[in-house]
Amino acid sequence: MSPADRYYVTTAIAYANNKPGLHTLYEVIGADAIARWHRMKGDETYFLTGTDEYSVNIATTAEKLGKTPKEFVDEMVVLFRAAENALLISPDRFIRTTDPDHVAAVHEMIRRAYASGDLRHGTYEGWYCPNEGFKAPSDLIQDASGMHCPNHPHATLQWLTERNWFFRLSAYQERLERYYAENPNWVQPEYRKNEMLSFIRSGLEDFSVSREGAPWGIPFPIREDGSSSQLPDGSWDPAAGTVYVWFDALTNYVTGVGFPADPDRFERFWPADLHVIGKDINRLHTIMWPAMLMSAGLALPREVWVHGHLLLQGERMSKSLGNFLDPIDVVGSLGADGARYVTLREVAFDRDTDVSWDSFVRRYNADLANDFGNLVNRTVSMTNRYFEGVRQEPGPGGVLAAAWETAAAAYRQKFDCLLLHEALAALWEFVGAANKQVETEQPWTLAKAMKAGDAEAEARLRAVLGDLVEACRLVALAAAPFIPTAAPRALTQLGYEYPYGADGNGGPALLDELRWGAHAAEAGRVTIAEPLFPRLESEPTTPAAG
RNA sequence: GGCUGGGUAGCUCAGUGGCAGAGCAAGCGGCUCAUAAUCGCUAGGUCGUUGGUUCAAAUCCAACCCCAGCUACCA
Repeated sequence: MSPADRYYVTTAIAYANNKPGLHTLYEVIGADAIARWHRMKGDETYFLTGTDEYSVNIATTAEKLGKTPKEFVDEMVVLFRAAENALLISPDRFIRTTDPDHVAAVHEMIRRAYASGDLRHGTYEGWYCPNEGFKAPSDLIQDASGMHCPNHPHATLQWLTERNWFFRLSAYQERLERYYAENPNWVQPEYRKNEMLSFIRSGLEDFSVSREGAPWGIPFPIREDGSSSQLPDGSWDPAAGTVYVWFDALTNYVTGVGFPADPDRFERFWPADLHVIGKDINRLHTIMWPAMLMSAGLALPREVWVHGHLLLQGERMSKSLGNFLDPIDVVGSLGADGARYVTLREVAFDRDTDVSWDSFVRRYNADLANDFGNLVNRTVSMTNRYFEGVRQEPGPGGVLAAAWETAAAAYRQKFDCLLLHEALAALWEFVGAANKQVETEQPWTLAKAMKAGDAEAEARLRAVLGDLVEACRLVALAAAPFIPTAAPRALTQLGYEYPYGADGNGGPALLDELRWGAHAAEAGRVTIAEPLFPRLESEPTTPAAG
């Protein structure tokens, strides 16, 4: 693992058909923590997230509401951005597939695929469910009255035939297998890679990359004879159709870093270091997308991380089922820091996890209010009470200094392999050690002895409180990517400057700051102790499902 | 149906041949710096089922039950 001087991380762009649920923003919160971690470490970091706005369904929904598709998605994007702001998401760009520069990028990708001989014209046909689009026969139910969609049994299925452009995915089977063999860690977790590998080995078919009769999309830039479909007035011939939404959506990752208009920036940031995606779109990202990039002569992303889903009572959270948590409600109850921490601590980043309002509140109270928040509170209070607020110096070689070495190494290791929940667990083990240290040393007993003139007790008390302040400083800084506003508040209470910007940029290299005793020599005063994370008494407002 | 992973304490999970573990939740006790917090102790499990291998099985093997994922064009 070489120390990268730049880091490019993306999330999947969210389908802008409805307001976002916590399950949609889950990966964005995770990617945001990852981006902040890299910014604080000093990497030149670029974090891209955004919305996917073209599709037949969106056009249909907009029409039902009496709006143009663009009016409709503009409204949705306001909701997405509001939710991201509430969660303190810090993208360097919020990309929309309706952004003007994205059209140029998609067109360039199409032209390159064509130039590589990977586009051919053909016919696509199959059963079409008016609610879900084309369905594979294996996903349908056949009975005496014909074929039915299992999710919409009363809808009449149509057998549709379309003239489409096809991408020669079949030509990439060997190249993909080789890439997987030469880059064994490029899809993580491992079992997600294996699923894709077995899919590749089972044989790849070409997929269509254009649509007729779907006007809400990026115009297909070439005609059947290979000539440009641009008309003299600059517009595009509707008869050429539109680009299949997934070809368009995937391309956002290169648009976001300047493809093709800004070659310097693109050169700097491509290939992406990490795509964070959900398991439902794994194949698109680890089979189709790399083939598209190979065809365009572009490098492949270094890693794709496939996270699981949030479940509510065993069922996948989804907007269509109505069983989802509204991120605005969660932030309202737990605060932005609390919502971020609890989501990333409670949900395993590598698999599905059942969550509940109860589990969120329990985690908030246990980890944030009781363990860490209270540790800072008692440390600051004791420093005020026993030393009039004068911050004491941490010593080398103490119990906590040693515990920190172990915890920090485990935290970094888990973070680097993106097991974010385990990284936090490792850090909180150290919080537990610090609380235990308070009981072991009993500062209040030492304080009485100090008052009675016991110089040895005074030295001991100074050392204990110095170590505790240092423990709080280190945890706050290490956890800052997860709790970006609580971290500076904690540092302020401890009497330290917080040297990073609101998005984690600026400031010294984090790993230097995370050395035990990095600021030992600096004099300072703690401030008044104020609870960082007020305890939630009972279940507050249970956000109504739906 | 095929392939893959899983079923361990009330909950979430760790544990790949040697006395069943952690965190949270529960009960009891200690302490008083602190946000009724914290620290200690206790309780709680036929390790999915049945059979097999072995001195010894949560762990290895077989069968079965249950759950999840993958098995190509909604995004």
